[in-house]
Amino acid sequence: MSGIADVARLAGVSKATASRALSGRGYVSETTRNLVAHAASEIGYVVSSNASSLVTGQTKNVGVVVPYLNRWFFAEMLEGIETALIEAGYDLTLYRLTDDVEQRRKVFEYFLVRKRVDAVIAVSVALSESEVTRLKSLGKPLVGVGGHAEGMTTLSIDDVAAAKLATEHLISLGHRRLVHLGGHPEEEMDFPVHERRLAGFRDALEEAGIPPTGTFQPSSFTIDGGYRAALRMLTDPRTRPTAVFAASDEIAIGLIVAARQLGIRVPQDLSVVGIDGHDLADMFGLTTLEQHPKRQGRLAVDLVMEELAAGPGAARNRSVTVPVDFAPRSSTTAPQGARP
Amino acid sequence: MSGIADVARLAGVSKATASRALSGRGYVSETTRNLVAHAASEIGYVVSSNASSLVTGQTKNVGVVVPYLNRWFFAEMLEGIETALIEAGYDLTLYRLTDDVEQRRKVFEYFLVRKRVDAVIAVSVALSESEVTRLKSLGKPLVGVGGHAEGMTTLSIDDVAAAKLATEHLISLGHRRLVHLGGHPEEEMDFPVHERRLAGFRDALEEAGIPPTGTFQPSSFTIDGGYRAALRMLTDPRTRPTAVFAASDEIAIGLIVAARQLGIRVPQDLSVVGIDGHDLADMFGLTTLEQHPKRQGRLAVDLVMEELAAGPGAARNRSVTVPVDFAPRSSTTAPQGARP
DNA sequence: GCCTGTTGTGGAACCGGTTCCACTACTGAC
DNA sequence: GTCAGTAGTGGAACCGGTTCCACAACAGGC
Repeated sequence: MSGIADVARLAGVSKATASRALSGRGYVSETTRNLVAHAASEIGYVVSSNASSLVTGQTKNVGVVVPYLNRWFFAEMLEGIETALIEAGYDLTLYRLTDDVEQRRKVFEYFLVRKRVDAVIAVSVALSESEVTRLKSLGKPLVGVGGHAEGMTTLSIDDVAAAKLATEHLISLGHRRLVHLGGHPEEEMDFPVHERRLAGFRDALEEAGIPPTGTFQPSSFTIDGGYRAALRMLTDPRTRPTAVFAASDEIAIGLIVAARQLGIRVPQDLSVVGIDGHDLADMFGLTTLEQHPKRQGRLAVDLVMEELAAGPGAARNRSVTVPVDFAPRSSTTAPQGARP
Repeated sequence: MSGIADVARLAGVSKATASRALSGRGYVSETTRNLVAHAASEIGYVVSSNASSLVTGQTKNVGVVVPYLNRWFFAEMLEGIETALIEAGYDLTLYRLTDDVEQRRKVFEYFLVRKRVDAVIAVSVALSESEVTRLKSLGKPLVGVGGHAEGMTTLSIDDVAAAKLATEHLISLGHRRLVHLGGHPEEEMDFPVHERRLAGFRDALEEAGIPPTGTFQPSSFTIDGGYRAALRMLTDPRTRPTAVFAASDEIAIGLIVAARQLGIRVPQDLSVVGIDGHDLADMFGLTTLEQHPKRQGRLAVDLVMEELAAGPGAARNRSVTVPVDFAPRSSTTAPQGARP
């Protein structure tokens, strides 16, 4: 395995000059630069990022913490982050954070802190206060996506407003019997998105003067979860709503599949609106609010790069809100009998 | 940021002893070990993995190359790999390999080679010969999952046999008008899985004496792809098959959704079998062959660890085949009219 | 009592780069 | 002609650990 000393020897210059020539820093004559570059490619030289990181203190590596990999939102987000990081010349080290306390502690204490990452992007993970301070104490940028944790830069949609908007869409169509199919506030890693979307839903109900009792049904944030929750909810025709606001498109899709299976027509018998902008929304004709997670991922990387460039002195508690796009499709319409 | 020298000073020992005490290598008395451990936790010391890697030559980091993140198979696989690597004390650096030649070259030349990873796991990426040799020339273990590339250790199911098995299941039920909905052999990053599953399908047809003409329909490897391909295929009732072997569960699910939408009953009017063992297979009653990608991911890590333990001298061209499990559900039955 | 082997510790070299500093050569301004 | 400033280069220190080697102390075998 050849090192920079070999390159220097072959080019007939010192290690210092070889280093400058290859990294582009400092004064090097055009001739020498070419000489060194040629020598390097001759022996297939590549820098040891370890040695380089050791002295510069930069690892050119960003840690990304994610709770799930097999859900649309997270996969898209990760893809956006990965693409942007590669473009910026950074590596991506992936950690999946479960709710296993021991594994979680291990990831934090053992991995993230080991001076191996320049920054951390946490996707939809509710970090504990001690976890945040631990990370911040290293002086490394910490950007959260999808959660408004205190004391760190965050990037997300306005969940309350989005939920309210979706609900208002249903109400404006004439619906009065609404249900929100969403994550249980105290389950699923106590992630605050659940309660925010519920809050936005309740806000809209309240403003329309609709009583909130019996309007919430818990569901796991997956297609299968939405399907099972829908089967439970739709079997009794007397309590069946005319419209459902699903907390995610995956829930909404599961609901639509269940409804079709039960012979309930969407949208004639049941209007459905979701949040996400899932790839499959079009296929199911799902009206939704697109939140472009891929784009959010790129944006999160931008924020990281800004903080990295600003150096350790800068203020780091921005809170960026990204807009959602309303994408009306065929899954929502006025309730039966409300039309003349 | 405190270093091992600070720990040594605080504990009143030399750097060498502090290093031995913390790493557990070499002779250290019980007393000294405790002393050092205490000093380290006192000042919140964590090793610099850069410095450590620099001298040991080990990065405790594995590069994982994946073509997609938002497809079930890859997400599951990645999850299995991630879990196993964390357990083994390794980091996971993620690279998504698109078919953009430039980005691909960049990932290989610039990232993977930079002495930053101890090994590489390539998931379903058809590596070019030069890419394989480039990687192998570094003396690092290279394990491929889902593809039988030459000159490297690979892990996968027997695609030909699995496809044949699925098709035979349909034939044994009495079906004679079969279609294979699968990836186009010359598309989608020319991944060899496509042609293998097609080959297995054709083998089964041939053994049953069924002519193969008009039995293949190309489809993208997604739910949406299966849906669109199904709409094309199912609209003409005269050419409509009585059974479909889909190359993946996602294709199969898209097909089932399309069929339901067109009023074609599954399985009465159309039997469907897939390959994968997708989370949603149960929800759609899909008969399939489970290939447990999560388990495959763990296995791939095991192989990497074995090669890492064996050292650079060992032979590295094993080819491990993992079994599939037949999971019969309600999407397959005998064709209408074939029963008495 | 001597020799060998094991345990325990410290000094110093080393991993492979980057960067500070010293030094030379040359240019242009006064 | 002198002086300041810039371009270009090399020597050596340094990043933060690990490990080789030397050395001391002490055990047990003969």
